[in-house]
Amino acid sequence: MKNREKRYKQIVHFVEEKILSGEYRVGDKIPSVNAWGIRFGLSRSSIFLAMDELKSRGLIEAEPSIGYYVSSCEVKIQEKVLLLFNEFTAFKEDLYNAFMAEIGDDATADILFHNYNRTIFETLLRNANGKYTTYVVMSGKFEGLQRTLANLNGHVILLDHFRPELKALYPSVGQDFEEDTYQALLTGAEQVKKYKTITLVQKEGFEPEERFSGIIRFCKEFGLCPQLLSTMKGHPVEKGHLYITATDRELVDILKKADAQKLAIGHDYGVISYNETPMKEILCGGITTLSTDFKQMGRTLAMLVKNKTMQTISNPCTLLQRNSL
Amino acid sequence: MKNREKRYKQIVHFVEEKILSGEYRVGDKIPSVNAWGIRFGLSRSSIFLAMDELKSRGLIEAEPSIGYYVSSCEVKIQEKVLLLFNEFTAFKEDLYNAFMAEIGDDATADILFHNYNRTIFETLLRNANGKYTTYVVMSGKFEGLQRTLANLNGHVILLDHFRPELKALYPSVGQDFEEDTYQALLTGAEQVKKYKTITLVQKEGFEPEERFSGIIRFCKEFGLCPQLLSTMKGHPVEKGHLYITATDRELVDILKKADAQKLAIGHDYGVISYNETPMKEILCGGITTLSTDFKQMGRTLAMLVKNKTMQTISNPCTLLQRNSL
DNA sequence: TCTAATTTGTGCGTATGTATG
DNA sequence: GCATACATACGCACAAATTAG
Repeated sequence: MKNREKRYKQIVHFVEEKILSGEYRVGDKIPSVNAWGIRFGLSRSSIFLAMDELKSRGLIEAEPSIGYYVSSCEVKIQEKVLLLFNEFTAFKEDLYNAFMAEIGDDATADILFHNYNRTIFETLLRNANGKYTTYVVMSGKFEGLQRTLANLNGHVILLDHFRPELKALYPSVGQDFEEDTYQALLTGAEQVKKYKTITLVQKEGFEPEERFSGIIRFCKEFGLCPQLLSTMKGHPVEKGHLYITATDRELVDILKKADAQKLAIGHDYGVISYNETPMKEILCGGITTLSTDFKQMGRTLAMLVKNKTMQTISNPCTLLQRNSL
Repeated sequence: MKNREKRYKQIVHFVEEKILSGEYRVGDKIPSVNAWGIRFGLSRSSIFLAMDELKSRGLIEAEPSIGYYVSSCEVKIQEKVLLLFNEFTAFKEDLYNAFMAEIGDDATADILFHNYNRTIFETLLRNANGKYTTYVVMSGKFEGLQRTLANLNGHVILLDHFRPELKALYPSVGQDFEEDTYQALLTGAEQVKKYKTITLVQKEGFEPEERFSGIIRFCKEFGLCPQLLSTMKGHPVEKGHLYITATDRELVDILKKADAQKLAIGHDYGVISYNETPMKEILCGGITTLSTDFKQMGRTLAMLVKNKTMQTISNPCTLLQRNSL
């Protein structure tokens, strides 16, 4: 009883066999839920379990009021993964490539982007629901996220979760914003000590506050002064400040202001920017960046998808020291 | 097979269109239920769903045993627009905001991104089909695009179409790549004449070849030499060349190489970069950029959605002259 | 003029997958 | 695991009006 196969699995295998043998071909209609029920002596909901599994693996598609159709012959596909990311950057591509290389050939993955727009986020998940076995969600700080995720029919894995209350509910791999920021400052401590104040510039409610905790921790140890700004608008660049910026827009704002004020980067003021991009390598002789290792994140993610273990994993982060520090 | 518009809704929209276009006028008899059934290949009862909806909206009246008559022209269609863009950039946001401001209460709009991935493009359109009245598609150079677009159930408008064969089929607003490039060079001719060769760096098949035609035209008039490179990989930066780059990656590559070769930007070599971003304002003392006016594009697009006229509109383009030219 | 077949809209029953509890 | 409501789609029987012969 315990270890016996679930009864609905019979139907899954039955359909798999029919597809493999060529009896069911792409476009064919398969028996209706009621028909299966009579044939196998199972309740409607049990049949739905089987249909849902076949659907999520992409083998069949449902047409309401009509029936189910065979949509693929790829019986070997056991995992269909949806990657729902916030935005596309060169380094997200690294994550994607590392993930695909690691995940193996009995799995496929699609990737979509919500660009921090809640409506898009909801729309994409609603349309995708039921079509994948696993949903990997990089969400940002959306309110009431828990409800949306609970509606998903399949495994859910979080990337860069910002909400501690979700940690216990889903496996995840992400940045430990406090620890990463603290460790980065420690790595560059020799240079960081040149400055009197560390100013974090990031929009309230959009970026993780934990970063500031890391800065406070470092400042206490090294006798510096921590400061939090939601924007540089209306603020001049201060001599002796080390600015840590979350967005490229604020970074550019600082650099322009400093130039106008004739302040020398790396001496009069310093800059650390989150997230590496090619341009930062040469901007102002090099901007020091603080980035998580997206390739590693991709590999870890693939592991989580395959193992389905309930883990919260922190991704490693590195400081690229350049002229601006 | 899946995700097409609900079948009876097709008939509702069909009748709406006929009334709007003036083909059906008040008092006219419309085709019978049987006639619709034959035409659209669905059952009589499904047609009644459509007729019931039209009746409840007061557009038609039934006369038993006789038929249906048009009873009103007050068609109130709530426009729902899907914007399917290639990628999210700060300047696409300008387009979106300008569009939303101009379209006002006449429509609601969703925005999605395919990031130049054909599979994502197809998936998103397939899922969205039937849910919108208008589809605005910024596609890039996808092969066989015509087939995909033909499947869409609703109005289609193209943004930045690269395929001349589609011009006649759909209204569009986009860049005239040849003319824009030529005019930009003309605007900066005083500076451009400093160089002997104009080198366009852009990936074959991904970016519009028309840009090179514009460069050739300019070079002929001013006695310069045009050159086309698909990448800077393996090529040093040449003295006396003006480089025009499509992607920021190539731009960074040029700047790094030139720095290593100790060439002075704006003197030994020049750079014009497509698409303005905040960072280019300060990179190397300012990179000259060539950008289309995305806000204007948004306004024009809103006009096209409202008017549904069959037009091909060229969007204005401007050259921002900076240190790199 | 009559009759029977056809066409019309109407109404009800059934089947489908979906969603929610 | 079960129950229920829902939207969509198909089929059949019916009465009234029209049409063919």
